[in-house]
Amino acid sequence: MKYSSSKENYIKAIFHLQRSSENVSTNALANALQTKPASVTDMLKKLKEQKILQYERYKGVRLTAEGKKIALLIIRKHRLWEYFLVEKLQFGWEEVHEIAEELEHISSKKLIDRLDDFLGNPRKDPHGDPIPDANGKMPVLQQISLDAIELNKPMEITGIGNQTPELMELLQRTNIKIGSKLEVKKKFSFDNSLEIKMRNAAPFIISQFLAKNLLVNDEE
Amino acid sequence: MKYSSSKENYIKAIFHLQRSSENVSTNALANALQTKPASVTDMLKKLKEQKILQYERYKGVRLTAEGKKIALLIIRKHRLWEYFLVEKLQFGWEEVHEIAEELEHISSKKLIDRLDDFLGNPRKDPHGDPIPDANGKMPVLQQISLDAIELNKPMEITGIGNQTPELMELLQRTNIKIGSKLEVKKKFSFDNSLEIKMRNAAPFIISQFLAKNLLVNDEE
DNA sequence: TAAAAAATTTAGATTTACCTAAATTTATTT
DNA sequence: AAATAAATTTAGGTAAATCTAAATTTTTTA
Repeated sequence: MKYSSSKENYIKAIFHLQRSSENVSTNALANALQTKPASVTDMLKKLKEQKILQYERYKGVRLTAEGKKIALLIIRKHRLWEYFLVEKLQFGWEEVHEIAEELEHISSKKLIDRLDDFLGNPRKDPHGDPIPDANGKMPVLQQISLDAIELNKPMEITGIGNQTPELMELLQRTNIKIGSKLEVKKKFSFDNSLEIKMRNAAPFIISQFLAKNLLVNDEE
Repeated sequence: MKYSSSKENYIKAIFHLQRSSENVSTNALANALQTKPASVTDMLKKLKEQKILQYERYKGVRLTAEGKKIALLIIRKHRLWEYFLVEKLQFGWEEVHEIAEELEHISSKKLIDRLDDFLGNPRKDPHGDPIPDANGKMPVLQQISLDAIELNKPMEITGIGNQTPELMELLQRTNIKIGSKLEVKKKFSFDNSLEIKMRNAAPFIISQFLAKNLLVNDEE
């Protein structure tokens, strides 16, 4: 089966939004897809027909096993193309997302599997996100503490070490949470504190102690 | 400006059909695009609005300078992607056309220029067709006689040597014409005749004398 | 818990790119 | 040149993916 780019975008958006176990709401989807809630409702009915998701009026939506499989293939394509653009065509990692949004809808499975081999079967895309394999399995990346990573490499917060209320209070204040994308810009040798840059926010400094309690994905 | 994949396909088809100086007919386009003449008429009106082509009812159509520029960019993309698929991803040259039909609609100009550099600025695609450069200039490939080429390399007939009626008569019979795609499968040392395979046709044999009068593009 | 607010759905349109069938224009034959 | 055939266009529709405005359902709040 083949799906329109529009349908693929819905499937992908639902996949990303349904992490938190609850059903995905019509409004959340409309927002993620930059469209109107009424349009979302229309499309959900069609995707339900195709058994790609479970949907009940007013109850939100959730992908079926089939839907997840499709989502993972699209994500695989997106991330492999991003890797190609950065590693082979010298693009900066900030500029590849938009192009990959188009490339992810190219249908050939053979193409993407060949591309995967050509690239040496990378596990992570340039943003640090894991790349699903040809069977749709998403590798679980090793977590290491933010304290130990290289400068200027984009990373995603994937875990919090010592989940005390005190730590949570500080995280709240700094607005760091699971899924936050950030880079370490500098290490200050005076107290080993780190300068952090999160997307759409001014850089700020965190202590080494906090950094040790923030886990990011890494590997190799 | 950006055009839908459908519009791009019309532009490309017109470009390929208008070689022979006459206007391109609605029927020829419908046939090339596997659609109905009525649909073609609809689309031609829209493309005329956008100054991409000159069109008068019942008189056929011809690209404007702007239209040709767009066509050459699409052809550039198509052929560079084909080259990539064959040279980097180990596809056979017969299987890349379909995939390139999708890839040619990816919009990023920067992407295609980077890809061009990555591939080493090739002049010909895997089928032997010339690749337009970043300015839309199509290189004129050197013509050499069919007698002199390697076995099993796809070539296109780009010229006829000695245009006598006698030669033309023979070409008519063998169905070889400018634009024909073919491969030389074998050379027979007995009389230096060649076994030729054209797409969608049974292989046949031509004399060395005929082969010397058929020009194909080559280079490198 | 009833009223107000927010979220969601339905109803009815719009645009793009198609289609079929009928009408019109151009080309070809007798 | 009139008649026939072929090519092309027009008229009227359809499906996909949107939209706005109005109606409905759910959630929140006073």
